[in-house]
Amino acid sequence: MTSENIARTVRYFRKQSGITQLALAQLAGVGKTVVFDIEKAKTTVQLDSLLKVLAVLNIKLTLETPYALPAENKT
Amino acid sequence: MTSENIARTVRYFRKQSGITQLALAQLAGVGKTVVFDIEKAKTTVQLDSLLKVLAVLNIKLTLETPYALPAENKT
DNA sequence: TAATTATTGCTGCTTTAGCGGTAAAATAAT
DNA sequence: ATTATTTTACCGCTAAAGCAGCAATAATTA
Repeated sequence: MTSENIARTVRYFRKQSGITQLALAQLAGVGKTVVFDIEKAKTTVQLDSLLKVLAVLNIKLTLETPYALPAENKT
Repeated sequence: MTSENIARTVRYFRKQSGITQLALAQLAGVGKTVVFDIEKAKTTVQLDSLLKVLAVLNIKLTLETPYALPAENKT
């Protein structure tokens, strides 16, 4: 998963929900610059900000590894 | 996926690979503070830095949505 | 086509992430 | 128990992220 994928996904689902970048930013509690930067695939955004935006769009972030994660380390 | 999950996962696989925070930071090309912060579940790290660290540990980041993503928006 | 709305880009400003260095706890090894 | 290593914490500094506001361009809609 690259920042380009994230950018595309965010943009697509934002469009789907019919809201503007500004509206998404406000719903997420971040500045419009953040949404703009995410959709521009900028990697400088903070995890913080990204998670807020993803949450609004109902997008979950998952980690995938070639190895299993023991139960005690899981959620 | 929360920052706590990320923290746990990073720490677990770093330990698995038998390297220190400092070594991981150097391999990822970030400062030791970044690795420390990730494992401390700080959300202030930049996507940039997080992706570098995850890459070293062979951990992939994935987005999950309740809705399908059209082919033209995929990778 | 004209008018409205959305997106992108820029600018000045404030806050802060990231950095290396150092030092103290905590943990592991001998 | 002592030593060595690792982790955590703190420090000042620099570079840059994030912000709102405005302007300009692009895209929608009437």
